[in-house]
Amino acid sequence: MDQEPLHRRIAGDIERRIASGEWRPGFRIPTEAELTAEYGCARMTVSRAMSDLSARGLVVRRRRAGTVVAHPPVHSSALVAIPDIQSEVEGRGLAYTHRLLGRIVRPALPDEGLGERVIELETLHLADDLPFVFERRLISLDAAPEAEAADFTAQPPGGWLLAHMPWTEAEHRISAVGADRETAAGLGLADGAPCLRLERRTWRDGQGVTWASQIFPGAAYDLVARFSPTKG
Amino acid sequence: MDQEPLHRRIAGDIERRIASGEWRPGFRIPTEAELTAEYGCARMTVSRAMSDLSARGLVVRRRRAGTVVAHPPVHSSALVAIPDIQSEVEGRGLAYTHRLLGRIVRPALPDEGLGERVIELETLHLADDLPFVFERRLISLDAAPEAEAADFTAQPPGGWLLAHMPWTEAEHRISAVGADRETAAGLGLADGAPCLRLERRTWRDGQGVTWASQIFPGAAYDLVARFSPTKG
DNA sequence: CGCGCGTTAATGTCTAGACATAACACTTCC
DNA sequence: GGAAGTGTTATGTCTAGACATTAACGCGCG
Repeated sequence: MDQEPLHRRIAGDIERRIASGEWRPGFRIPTEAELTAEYGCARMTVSRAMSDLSARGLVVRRRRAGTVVAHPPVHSSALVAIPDIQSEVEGRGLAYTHRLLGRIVRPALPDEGLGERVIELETLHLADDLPFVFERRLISLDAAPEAEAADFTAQPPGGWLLAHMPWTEAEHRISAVGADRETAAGLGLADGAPCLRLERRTWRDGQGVTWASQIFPGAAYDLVARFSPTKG
Repeated sequence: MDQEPLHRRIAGDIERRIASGEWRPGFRIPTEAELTAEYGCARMTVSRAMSDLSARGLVVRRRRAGTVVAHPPVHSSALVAIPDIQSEVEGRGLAYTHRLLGRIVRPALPDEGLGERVIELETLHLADDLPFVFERRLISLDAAPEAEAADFTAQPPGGWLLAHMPWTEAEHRISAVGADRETAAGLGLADGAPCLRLERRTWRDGQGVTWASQIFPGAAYDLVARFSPTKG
């Protein structure tokens, strides 16, 4: 009947009192010594529970001052998750397909930050055979030489990279743009129609791996995220 | 010269080898006994290091089978932080001001999910006196009755709510839209110019608090986020 | 009053053990 | 050959201590 370890139970008890509002931000939590007595266990066990809560940002611990319930971040910001296109489409119960529209290998421009040679790809992603995303992508052949031989008609570049070149850092940029002629044609929109552009740049150990610009028809696509501040 | 605790050093050593690609996903990490010998410390110390890595999702631990480097989530997704407008503007070193363009109190529509009565606000946010965001917002007077008396010319509605009504759940929706006539006028754009729209809906204990639609000129604004998967 | 300064209360780390538990490997018995 | 039991290995939890570190507190002194 043990089920859950004691340190988890202690952390859970405290988390519940924080979440319920019984212990408000700034409230000083009983000391480890008091909790040790209350639960009749060793201090390390209580300490582990508190460390876990601290690591998750629910409490702030300071020597001598004790442990207090954390204040939520001052300028509360929230998060939006950026999904991989294939899983996004399949998550909506649609059939995912893609078409490779263009592929060339060329020298990299200096300001692309992708080494000496790149492969440049244009891909159209479809959901139930309707255009969903128009993607332009550069892959550094210095960072990922195997990309030159990869078959991007079988697997879209994003998926291939995910499997072959795990990244260590990424930058995302979300903006709204009017569709240019080529994009509009690919997505079947009027010139200048509002579109959501997601730019993504990834590095591996400081070396640029890929740059991608993914353009979604504004009318058809939303990035949505539900978020609750207390759950890590 | 101690500086960093031993368990952190151990975890750091292992994290480095994972990040560098030396230990790829699926690689079996030395057992606690081996690491204990290598670092000449107690098993609990190694165990703590491994627990931390496990909690952060870098490794997967299984009894008897040992500890292996985790596979990155099948469909890797990343995160974008959504900042509060005022801190966003000030973070760019610009002067933040705002103008209240409209304020009415009216019965809530049923599908707004904001109770019986709402206050409806239109606010223009400026950065260095240039239009930056056009915001339409509804605040539930059932959830936040004090809002009826608040002075939204002194403090923008977002800031007021942050201070008076902490939320427990939020939903965000990012999309691209063409500016309608009113928005275009407010932001000084041409009709139909591409804009980034951020819709935000928040709840407190299941009760709807506010809904906001913030429209950024597409050309002037990007949501940017840098992200690295290994750092919590 | 306020400025140092020692005291001490709290957390942070670590140890050397102990027993529990899960899962795989192997043997035994039918 | 298969099912059931048995051993082995690695992680999971816990204990009862020890010493380190930090910073709030209070006291005394000028």
